[in-house]
Amino acid sequence: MSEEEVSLREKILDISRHLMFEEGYKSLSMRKIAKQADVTATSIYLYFENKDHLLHTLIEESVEDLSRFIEEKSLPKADTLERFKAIITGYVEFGINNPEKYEIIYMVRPDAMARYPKEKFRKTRRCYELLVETIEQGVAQGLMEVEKPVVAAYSIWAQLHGIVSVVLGKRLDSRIGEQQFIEESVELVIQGFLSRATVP
Amino acid sequence: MSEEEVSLREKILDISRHLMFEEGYKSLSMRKIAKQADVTATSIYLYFENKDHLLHTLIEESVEDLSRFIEEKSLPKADTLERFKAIITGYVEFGINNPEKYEIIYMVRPDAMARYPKEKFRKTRRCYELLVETIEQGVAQGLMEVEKPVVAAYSIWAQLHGIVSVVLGKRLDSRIGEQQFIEESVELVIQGFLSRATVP
DNA sequence: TTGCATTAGTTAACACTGTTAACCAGAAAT
DNA sequence: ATTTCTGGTTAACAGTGTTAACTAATGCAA
Repeated sequence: MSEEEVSLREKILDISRHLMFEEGYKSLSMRKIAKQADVTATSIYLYFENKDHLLHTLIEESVEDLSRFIEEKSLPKADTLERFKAIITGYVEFGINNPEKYEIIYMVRPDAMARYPKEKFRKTRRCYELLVETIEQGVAQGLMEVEKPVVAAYSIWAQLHGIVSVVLGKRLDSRIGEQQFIEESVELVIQGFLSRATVP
Repeated sequence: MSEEEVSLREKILDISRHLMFEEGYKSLSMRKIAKQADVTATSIYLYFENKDHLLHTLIEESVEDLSRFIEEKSLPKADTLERFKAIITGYVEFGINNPEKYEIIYMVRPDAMARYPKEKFRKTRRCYELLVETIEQGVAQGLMEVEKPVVAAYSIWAQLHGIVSVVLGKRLDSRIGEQQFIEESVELVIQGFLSRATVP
């Protein structure tokens, strides 16, 4: 077998992600994936325990990519405030530019997540933990004043998720331009937090 | 048939909502609903066009309840700032106290929503529109200073949704107490917005 | 070189899903 | 008295996730 040929496992993942995004979870079937991969449905079970596990790895992959992207964007920033902003803009940037991967993270609801191993679920929060740490640093350096960094981080994260998902879901009010909405909204999040938490 | 007996249609809706919440979307089946209602699966199709439509009415009902609750809590407030706060606390209060209904609104993803009629989708935003109007009133009265009330409202709404869904999904960090998280987090949203938008 | 184990896939089957077409008993209306 | 409507049923279809049993090919040890 030529090494340049992509492994079937990878092929299945790509097809699944695409199919998932294109036609939604409900119409995603093992047989449909198999057909596109030019293989029998049962072959998928050689690489994935079941449909749920296939989705879990899909999620895991996306979360990994998201976390790495944010880390690469923010960790180089030495200044705490700069890093704080980098995390926020990085999160939104990734979501907007990687709809397939971003939607996968939030598309599958607790149904399929039911037995999602807690070990792997921790990973989901890696980029979130980064935000907590950064805020804590800001507090330690006397830049910010916030009682519960964990709470603040959760709130910010929720707000960002709202922004991204509204845009991706094309639920934006027709009165609002997409690009304008993103920029102003992110600015609102950042300034909204800083104006409250910044020590003058 | 005795009139005190609840209509089959209502019975189906109740069972569906409960089953949906209890076992998730994936394991919700027409036959399972039918069995609990002591009826054949096909009977459901006398009241609902298909499974999607059944879910749509379920969503519609919940959205209606949410909107009405918020209106009842906020409209009596004459003061704009008080109304603003009432909408926010009302939203969270409803979510926390009506997990079944709240989760239904956000549980079903675009998959099943695909052909959700836009007409009805408008209703989804009734309580959101109320927030926009209130902010616009605040601006008109010189209480607030915000360029795009629509954008601000969306951001706030996203933030609130994050708070509620984190609590309901029991994804709260073990370090945080539930009640404390809700109170502080809501306060953060309100103050975060006001400290930025309030005209001194 | 033979024999064995592993790998990567197949076919056939099971139990379950949403949905439909055809039917049927009783009530209401003409 | 007969038609029509209401509220349900039974039987069937195509499609689903998943499993057990099988095959063909490869790699390795004797």
